[in-house]
Amino acid sequence: MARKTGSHAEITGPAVRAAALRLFARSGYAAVSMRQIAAEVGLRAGALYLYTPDKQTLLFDLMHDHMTALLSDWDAAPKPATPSARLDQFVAFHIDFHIEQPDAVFLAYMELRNLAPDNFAAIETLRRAYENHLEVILANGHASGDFDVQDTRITTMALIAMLAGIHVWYRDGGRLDRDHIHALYKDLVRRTVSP
Amino acid sequence: MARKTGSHAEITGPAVRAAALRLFARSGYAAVSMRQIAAEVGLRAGALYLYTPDKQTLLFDLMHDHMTALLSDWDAAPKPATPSARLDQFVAFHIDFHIEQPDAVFLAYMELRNLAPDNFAAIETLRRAYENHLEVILANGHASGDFDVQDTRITTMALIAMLAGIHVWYRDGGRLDRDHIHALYKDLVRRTVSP
DNA sequence: GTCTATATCCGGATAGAC
DNA sequence: GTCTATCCGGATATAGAC
Repeated sequence: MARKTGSHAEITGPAVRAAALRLFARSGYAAVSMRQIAAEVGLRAGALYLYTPDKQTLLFDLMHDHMTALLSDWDAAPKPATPSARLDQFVAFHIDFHIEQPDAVFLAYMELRNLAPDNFAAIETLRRAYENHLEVILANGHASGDFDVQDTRITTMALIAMLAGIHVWYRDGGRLDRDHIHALYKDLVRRTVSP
Repeated sequence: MARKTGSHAEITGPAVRAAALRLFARSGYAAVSMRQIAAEVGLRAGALYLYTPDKQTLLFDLMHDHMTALLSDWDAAPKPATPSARLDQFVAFHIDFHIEQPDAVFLAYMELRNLAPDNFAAIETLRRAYENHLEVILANGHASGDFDVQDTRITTMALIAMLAGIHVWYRDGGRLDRDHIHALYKDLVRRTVSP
């Protein structure tokens, strides 16, 4: 694997993406300029175009990589046998992702409308696949009698929204530690589907 | 009350605000230009400044009017005696506002970060007052033994987020009518606090 | 790989004619 | 009350020097 002497691409590329992620999450895609991103990394705007063809692609790549990481991490997770254990696991998994990657999670909610149509469709497909994992858990649990779910789709959307809302109040080093948050939300979620 | 002959201010002013609301909700404040808003109303950009001192104030006024309407409508609502009836009422009230004013509700979630600091503080105060109405219902219900709430603040945020999530999937003329949506969400909410 | 410089365009907001 | 014209700054993206 040849590497050019003096090249910083392997450092600068990720730094550009990290800066863009942080700034997009903080201020919104449309409100952030390429100049701001460059300044955050210690570059001039023009240099960014070595690492992304344009601003839109930068946004798309950030969202796409987040969603594929989310899905592949979920796929790689162990699969508990019972619906209740699966549901608990989903809650913990989702919360952990929020806590560990708050900016990426936030982008995935907030910046869908700033994606070009094709990019939007691609991200929507991934988002829908993620929601579907929860929907399957609920449907299976309902079928087995472990859960009581009136409307699987609505309950899925309601629970996803409830969990996503963590980003509104969560702060590192806040009142509740991670285990406490897990426990509270597992309880809330279990109650909404308990028979 | 003198009125200038030929004046259209009483029509144009609200039309400007309605157009801004729709466009801000659809594309985001930062992505919408004053020229777009003007075009939507059939004006040139300069004419907008007869109706707002600047773009930021236009956003703030839309959000402020929404929040004060939300709070005063809630204050004007009847006050059922039991905690359970109060909670049901809150759910129905919140859902109805989402269904009737989806754009304003959406702005209130999405555009907080595009408010200037002073404007942000003002809207946050109103938003917090609204959340507090739910928190009081939960706390009272818990104290009376009608509800079982582990963490009042977290449950408040979780339920607000769950209800707010309706905007993600709700479409006029969709699969579920309003009464059905009320019933499903009342059920989900009641379960999360049932003793 | 990054910079300077620049092309090109679009943004918010104002001035003054009608 | 609205338009035309414009100021001025800042946006994305590219070209070519180093």
